[in-house]
Amino acid sequence: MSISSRFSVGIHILTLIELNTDGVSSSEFIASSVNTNPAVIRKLMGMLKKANLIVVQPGIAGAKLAKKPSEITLFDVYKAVNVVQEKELFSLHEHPNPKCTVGKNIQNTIEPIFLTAQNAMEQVLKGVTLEAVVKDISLKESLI
Amino acid sequence: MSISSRFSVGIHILTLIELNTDGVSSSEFIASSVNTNPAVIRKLMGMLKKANLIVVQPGIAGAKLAKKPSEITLFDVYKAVNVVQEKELFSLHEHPNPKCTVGKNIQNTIEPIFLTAQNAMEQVLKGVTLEAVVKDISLKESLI
DNA sequence: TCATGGTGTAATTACAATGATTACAAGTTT
DNA sequence: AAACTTGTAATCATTGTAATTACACCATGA
Repeated sequence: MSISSRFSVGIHILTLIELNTDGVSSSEFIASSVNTNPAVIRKLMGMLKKANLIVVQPGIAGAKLAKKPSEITLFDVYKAVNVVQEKELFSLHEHPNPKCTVGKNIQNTIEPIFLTAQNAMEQVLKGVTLEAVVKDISLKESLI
Repeated sequence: MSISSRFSVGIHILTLIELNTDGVSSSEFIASSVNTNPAVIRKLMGMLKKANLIVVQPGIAGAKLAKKPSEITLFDVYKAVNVVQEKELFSLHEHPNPKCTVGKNIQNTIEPIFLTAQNAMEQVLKGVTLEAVVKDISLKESLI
């Protein structure tokens, strides 16, 4: 299993919109950078729009960021593209036997541990802004 | 997406083996507690055995822990049942356009962030031992 | 020794999620 | 009106999961 690449593509889209200052960031343009189908990008743009991360209008080419890059964290993107359901990074097996001591209690014991682990991962994402990503890419490019 | 329930079932199996002191922990017995098919349990037991967490022998009913519960962490189980490939909790989209500044650099920029996030989650799992799980379940049971 | 019951493992099935693709309605611009 | 864009639904191939069946192989006890 792996967290869907929608997440990394979402980050890619936002980064590209921010750095593409002199062109128009249409779904086709973005798709050519991501190397996928424009419809895939439009679907993701719809999610990013719904999460109020970008502004897009039907018929009008190009998307813009809805906030400053310093105000968008990777956690926002992660939530926007819906790669992990709330509280469900880890699955619990269903219907363990309630007649058994372990079966009856295992879920209540494990769940808080799983939530703590998921939260630790998400905290890291909250600590990284789109601005940091954009700066890192600009830095890498300037060194070439 | 969600991390396979193999993980929670793996924890269930080990906990049950530890707490089932007066019976034999056969795959059928464990399956009835987990509420699944014995073959599913045997497959997981094979993984736990390979990771040196339990001792099972062909033809001989019952599994035993290969280590003390205090020496087994949830991270060991997580690795044993192979729910997440090394360094691959998050997928990177493949083949972004190398002719584009963003496409060329996005993977190198994002990867260390993803690894940091994955590591934070795994550190939590390393901090929880099977002993802690067993004790918590015993405590819950004693309160009833 | 042989019947019984266990583990180990492969094959099959059903199901869900993903990502690519096509198609088209609806909006905008010139 | 023509050309281009977004929004969205439908379809398809692929993949991973979990359940199930089947059977080879091993150990034990009558």
